[in-house]
Amino acid sequence: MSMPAEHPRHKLNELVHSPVRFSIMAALARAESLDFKDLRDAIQVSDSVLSKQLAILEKAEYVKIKKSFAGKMPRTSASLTAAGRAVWSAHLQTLRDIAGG
Amino acid sequence: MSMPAEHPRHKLNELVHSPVRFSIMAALARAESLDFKDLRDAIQVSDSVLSKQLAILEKAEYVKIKKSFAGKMPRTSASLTAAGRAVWSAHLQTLRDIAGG
DNA sequence: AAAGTACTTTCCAAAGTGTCAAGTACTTTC
DNA sequence: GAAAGTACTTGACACTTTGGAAAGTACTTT
Repeated sequence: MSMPAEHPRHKLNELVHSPVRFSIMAALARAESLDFKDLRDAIQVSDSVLSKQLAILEKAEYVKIKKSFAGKMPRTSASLTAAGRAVWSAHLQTLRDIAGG
Repeated sequence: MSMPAEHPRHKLNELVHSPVRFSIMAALARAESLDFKDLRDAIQVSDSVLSKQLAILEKAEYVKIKKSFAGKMPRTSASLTAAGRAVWSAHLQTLRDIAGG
């Protein structure tokens, strides 16, 4: 009567799984918010890659982008949304489920 | 004087990181060896996907493929090599390093 | 006026992934 | 013994993703 259990692999969130985005999510998960430059330097990617990947996460509503000014210079900062934190925890749990403990 | 520490993201093994191969490695990490069909059913992929991904892991020498017979029917089984186990542990550690704990 | 800051966007080219169909080499069934 | 099935493997394709390089935007600073 029971369906074969679905392998946890199917629950991996591919938006979160890619190395760069995984690193972005991880960095944001521990900080309230991070500036573009700090994030870029922390995970060591180019401006264009960070900008693009952040846009993908923003569109998915996992990340909130806030634009402001530091004096007269523009400043972009990113933070996880509640949905982003939920997805992040679930993704880590799925990885543990697959890895088996 | 100190170089900025390299982000652990750079140590992710892309051969191991893809969802299907990650699942294969995980499954093999807990079993001494698994038959093609059992592996296919466990991670729920098509024959062709499993065959190809296994070939990639075999070429990298992370997996050993053994062909034998079950009665008169061919049987293919896979197991991790020592290198495969080492790479698997290192990859999990890298994920933890990125996720931070 | 020229150069720099802080990103964003566009234009590629390369690589990865899966599906589907066909191929291989036997074995089993009708 | 011809047809169908088993156990994979391989090849042809279509698609998606990803990153680099370069140009663009909108100001600010020198």
